[in-house]
Amino acid sequence: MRLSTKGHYGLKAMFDLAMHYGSEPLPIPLKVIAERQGISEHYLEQLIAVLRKIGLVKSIRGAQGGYILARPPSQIKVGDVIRALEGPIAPLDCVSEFEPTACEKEHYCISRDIWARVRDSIAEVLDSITLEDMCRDAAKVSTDRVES
Amino acid sequence: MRLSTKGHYGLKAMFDLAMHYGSEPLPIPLKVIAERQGISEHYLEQLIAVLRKIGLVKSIRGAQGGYILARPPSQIKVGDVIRALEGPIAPLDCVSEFEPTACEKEHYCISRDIWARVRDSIAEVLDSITLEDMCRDAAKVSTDRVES
DNA sequence: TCAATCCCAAGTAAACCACTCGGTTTTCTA
DNA sequence: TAGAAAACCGAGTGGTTTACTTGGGATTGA
Repeated sequence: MRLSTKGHYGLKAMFDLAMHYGSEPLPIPLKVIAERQGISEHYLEQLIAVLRKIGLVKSIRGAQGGYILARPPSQIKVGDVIRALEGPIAPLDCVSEFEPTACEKEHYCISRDIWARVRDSIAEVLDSITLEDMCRDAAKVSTDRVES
Repeated sequence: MRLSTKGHYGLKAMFDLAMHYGSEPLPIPLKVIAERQGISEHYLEQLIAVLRKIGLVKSIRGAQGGYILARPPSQIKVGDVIRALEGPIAPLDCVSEFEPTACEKEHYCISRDIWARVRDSIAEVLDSITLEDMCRDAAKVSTDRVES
C-alpha cells in the first residue's frame, strides 16, 4: 500500500507550479522545479512528460521556456495528478476504478467489497483536495510560523 | 497504491478460518485452506507463518493438525491481518503509522498532510471491519442468492 | 549563433514479488 | 510402533518494477 516516488514527485512538481501560477503565468524551467523540490532533473523529466501528454501541464520549448499548469490550480485535483502517474486507484486489479479485471468467478469474493471501500476512501481524499487548497495550506503554515 | 498478494491471500486464509470457527474449533490443515481459496500451498505457508508469529493464528502440529484462529473472529480486525503481512499502513515512509522516517526537514512538506489523510482513511476502513463482519456478509450474500 | 531549454530512447542496478523446491520435525492413528 | 499427515524451515528463481542515469537531438529567445 505504498505510493511510488512517481506520484510523490509528480505532486511536488505540480504544487511547485501552482505556487508560481500568477495572473500572467511565466513558464518555469524543469531545472528550477527539480532543484526547489530536491528531485533528480532527468527523472522528473520523465514524470512531467506524462503529465504533459495527459494535459495537466503545458510546455514551452527553447530558451526561457519551461512548464506551466494547463489549468488554474483550483481546477486540478490531487487525484488527477496521482492517477496520471500511478494509474487508476486500485488496491487490487479486480476493484480498479477503470476497467476492473474479472475476479475468479467461481464464488463471490467477500474481500472484494473491502478493497472497493478502501479504493473509494482513497479516491475521496485525493479528489477533495485541489492544488489551490495545497497552496492555501502552505501559505497558512508559513504565516503560522512567522507568528509563532 | 496496490496491495500485494500477501495481504490479499492472507486475508482470504483468515476469512476461511473464521468461517470454520465454531464453539469447539477444529484445526484446519493448510492444504484445505489453500485448495478452498485457490492459493499455492507452499506460498500460503510462508504467509501463515507470519500470522502465527504475530499471534493471529495458532498451529497444531502432526497428523490431524492444522491452524485455528488465536482469537474469535469478532476480535480480529482486517487491519490486523493486513498490517501483519504488509507492514504498517504508509503511503509514504514519512507518514508511516509506526515510526515514520524523517522527512526532508528543510521546508515543511505540504503533501505530507495529504498522505497522512490517505493513511488514516485506509486504516479507518480496515479497522472498522472484523472477520466476524466478513462472515456475516458472506452468509447474507449466499442467502440473497438462494432467495433470488 | 549559442546557450537554454524541452524532448526522446535506451540502459541498469537493486529491490521486490510470487512463487517453487527440498527437505526436517512433530504427532495422531492403525 | 510404523507410517502417514501435517506443520516447520531455508534457500533458490524468474520476472517485474523502481528509480534512476546516460547520451543524445530538436527548438527557440537573446
